[in-house]
Amino acid sequence: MGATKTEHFSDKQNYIAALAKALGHPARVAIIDYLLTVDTCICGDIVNQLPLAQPTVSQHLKELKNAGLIKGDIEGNAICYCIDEKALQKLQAYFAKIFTKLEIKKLKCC
Amino acid sequence: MGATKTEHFSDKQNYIAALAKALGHPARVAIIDYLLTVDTCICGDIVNQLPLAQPTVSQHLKELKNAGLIKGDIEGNAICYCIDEKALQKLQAYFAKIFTKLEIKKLKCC
DNA sequence: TATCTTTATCGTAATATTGCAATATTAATA
DNA sequence: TATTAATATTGCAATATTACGATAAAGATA
Repeated sequence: MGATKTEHFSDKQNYIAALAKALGHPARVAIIDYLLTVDTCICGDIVNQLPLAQPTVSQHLKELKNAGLIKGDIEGNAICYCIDEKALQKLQAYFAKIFTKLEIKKLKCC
Repeated sequence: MGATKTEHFSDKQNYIAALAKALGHPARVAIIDYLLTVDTCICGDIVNQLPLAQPTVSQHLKELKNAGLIKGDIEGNAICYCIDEKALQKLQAYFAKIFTKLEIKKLKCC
């Protein structure tokens, strides 16, 4: 016990859950927010933008990267982190679809 | 250490993270999916729809409710669970906004 | 080459999550 | 009122997450 029973759910459900989980921490939301405010991807000062120690930030970046929400390329001695649109597109599509379903449902109940 | 440092992040960042976290488990995504497929809110067979024991499902429902993603009203001897549109609306708005920003950004870099 | 800067990894403590058996609660029904 | 049915709560074990100090790695620069 203790471990999530991923094998009992659909790939889509596991995928959406993995993306949502990656965003399920304020530091990681803050990182995404920050990446959206900087104009280019050549950044390298993410650590200074967050109220957390450098190893902790590095770990959060790793999780966002594993989930596919950001991309990171080595750029000399800094790292260029970028938002990966594809994953965010999937999330947006998921919520948009939910919304369409809710609109239809609204006519029937509640 | 160990506990999330919520106090260092903005209310909005904490709110989005809390919603995302609630969706960060395949069982909870499955519950939302199921609530969208049934026509009315008078359900009461959520447990049978999931490959998990009843107490576990009850716990997942509680988390979705705490996050504000679903509503639950006592309906005789069953419970009527419903999607709470407001929270999902916030999530959709969040991702839509991100997408707008990404479109603007695309013109500048990467 | 020595040093600085930046990011990653390791190790570990504190805390949170997941899952379920056992049990409690609550309302419908016989 | 006893029984049944549905959901919640408790308690606990297994696992995961969060955070950070110490340290490593790797390129830039003096």
